[in-house]
Amino acid sequence: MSSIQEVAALANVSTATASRALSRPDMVAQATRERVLSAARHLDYQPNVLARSLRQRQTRTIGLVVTDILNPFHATLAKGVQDAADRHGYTAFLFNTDEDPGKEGRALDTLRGHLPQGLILVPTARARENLRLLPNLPVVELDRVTGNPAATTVTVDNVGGAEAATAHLVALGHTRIGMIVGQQDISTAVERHAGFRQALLGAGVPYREQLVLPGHHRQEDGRQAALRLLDLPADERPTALFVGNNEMTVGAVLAARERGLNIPGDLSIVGFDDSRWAQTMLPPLTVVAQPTYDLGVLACDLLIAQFSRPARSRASPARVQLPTTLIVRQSTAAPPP
Amino acid sequence: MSSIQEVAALANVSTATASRALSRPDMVAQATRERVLSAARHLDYQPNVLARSLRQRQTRTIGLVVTDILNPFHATLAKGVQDAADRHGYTAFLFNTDEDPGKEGRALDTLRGHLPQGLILVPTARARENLRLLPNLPVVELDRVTGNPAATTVTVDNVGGAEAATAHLVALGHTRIGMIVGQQDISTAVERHAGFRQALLGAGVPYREQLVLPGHHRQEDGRQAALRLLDLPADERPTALFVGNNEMTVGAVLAARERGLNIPGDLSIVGFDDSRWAQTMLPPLTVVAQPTYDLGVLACDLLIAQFSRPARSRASPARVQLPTTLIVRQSTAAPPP
DNA sequence: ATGAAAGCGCTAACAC
DNA sequence: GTGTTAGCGCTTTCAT
Repeated sequence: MSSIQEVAALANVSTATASRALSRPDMVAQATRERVLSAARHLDYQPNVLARSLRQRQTRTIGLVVTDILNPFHATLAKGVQDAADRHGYTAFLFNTDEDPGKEGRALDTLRGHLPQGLILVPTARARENLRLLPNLPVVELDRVTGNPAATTVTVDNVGGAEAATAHLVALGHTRIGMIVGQQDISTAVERHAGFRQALLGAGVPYREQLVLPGHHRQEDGRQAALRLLDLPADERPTALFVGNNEMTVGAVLAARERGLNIPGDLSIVGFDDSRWAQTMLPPLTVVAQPTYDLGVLACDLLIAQFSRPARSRASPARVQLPTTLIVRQSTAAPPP
Repeated sequence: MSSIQEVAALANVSTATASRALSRPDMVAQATRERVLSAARHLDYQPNVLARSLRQRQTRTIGLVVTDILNPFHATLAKGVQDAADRHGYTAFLFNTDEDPGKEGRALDTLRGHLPQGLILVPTARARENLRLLPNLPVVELDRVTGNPAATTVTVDNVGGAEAATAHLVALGHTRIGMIVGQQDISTAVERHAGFRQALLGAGVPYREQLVLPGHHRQEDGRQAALRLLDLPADERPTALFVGNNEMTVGAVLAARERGLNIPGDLSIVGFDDSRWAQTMLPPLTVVAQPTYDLGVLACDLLIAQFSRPARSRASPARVQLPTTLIVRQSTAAPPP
């Protein structure tokens, strides 16, 4: 890799002039500029970003930490962030925590040494402690929220989405509705649960504690929880299920199949988050869809906008909430007679 | 962020000694070492990797370029690579090309400035040109291959996998077997096609050109190609389909549903690459499974091993090929009478 | 065992 | 408009 020194030498100018010709073209005479540019092209020059970042004390780099890159929801978030970062001339470093706070801590520590200018984070339950590793780094919390009042957040309307899903089931005539809900130390799970409960109360349908089962967001958790609900005595068993995330919804469908139940004839199912699975499963699933890619883009745009703003306008961090959409497909119908 | 200068000052030593105490503990007296370590802990010191990399002229960083992070196959490869890199104390920079050679070129160019010590690449059709941007950088080609004789490659036995899938269909009694194949400028597609053809010839089943349709690896391509095959006159229409990748297989299943065909009663389908879709679709799909995560891990291990080897043992680059496994589920059966 | 000093490649004052 | 110089934070000779 040729350095700016070689470019300068070939163009017969000082390194300072070469540098200016490349990054501030208007500070240099046209003839000189052309000589430098041609020399650079000739040598296939590419600036060493390490040296540049070290000198400028800014890396044009951001950190991106998600909890499960194998989940298409997170992969889509990541793509949105990376595409947006790219458009702004930034590079995003992607880390994966597998929902493990320990791994999250280590990821943030590694990241720290790379001097990112900001961080986009889908937080684990202990993110707030972990974030103390990076004081006064601009942070955007994505999808979920830690409760830190200083953080910018980009989320969806989980309460509204859950309400819509529940109201849909109620409108179909269901009165024994179960929910499979994520860990209660994660904000999305709490909010979706709240929306569910609220919608039931609002509609005058009893909220039954024993029909709400927790899971850790994985397909197998969804399956286990659904099996427990489906194995209740016939007069207690829910006729409809609202499931708190995409993977657990797949598990719930598999559970229904295992028990030989027809969807939606014997059991209606609504999932949170649309996915290819939801569209291609049989029957196609009714879901609360999220603008996933846009969430990622927005998080990144907001973060980068924050850099360029006068330092002390941090008074009130942005709190963006995007709407969800109920997509009615074929996994929901009236309860069995 | 505190620098090594502050650590040195606090410990009452020179920066040189502080540096040694942190990275070469045995070069320093025990008492000094302890003072430095305690100072570092106190200040929450984290070395600036930019400065270190600049000085040492090695970044402990590798590039990772995949063609579609939204495809779980690629997400799994990426996770394998990142987990392995992490274990070796390396950081992997992930880029996404969307199967677009132009984007690939730009990704490699950006990467170049970050001085990665090596590169793991799922190449696009024009990768060989693009790679000229990075002369004498150790490269591992993953999943697919450019034909560059100097590159290390990590792939699966595509020919064998395709043969096994085809032989399975033949053994069930199919004689009109169609294939939906990827772009012919991508090595995996060529090899899977070759395996298909070879298996037919070996079994004495005629290979019919008109039953082999190309697609660009996306679900919708698979759907379109399948529709064309399924709309052939009844006596020409294939009774079984072998589909060249995971996404196109989903498309083929949807096409069959659209035409009201029963799988496997009216049409058998085998896909290449297992996936959650394949397992949860109805019926569960018979597939050629690949050791995807291991491919990623292996690529990374091989790349990093390459750094540590004496420079001129590059005589013969490694060529690793992992086996595939035919998983027979319920999308394949005897042809209709 | 430790310190002084040079230098990785780049950009930003500060001259002129 | 261009050159000279200093310095980002770190590691590594080379002395002592």
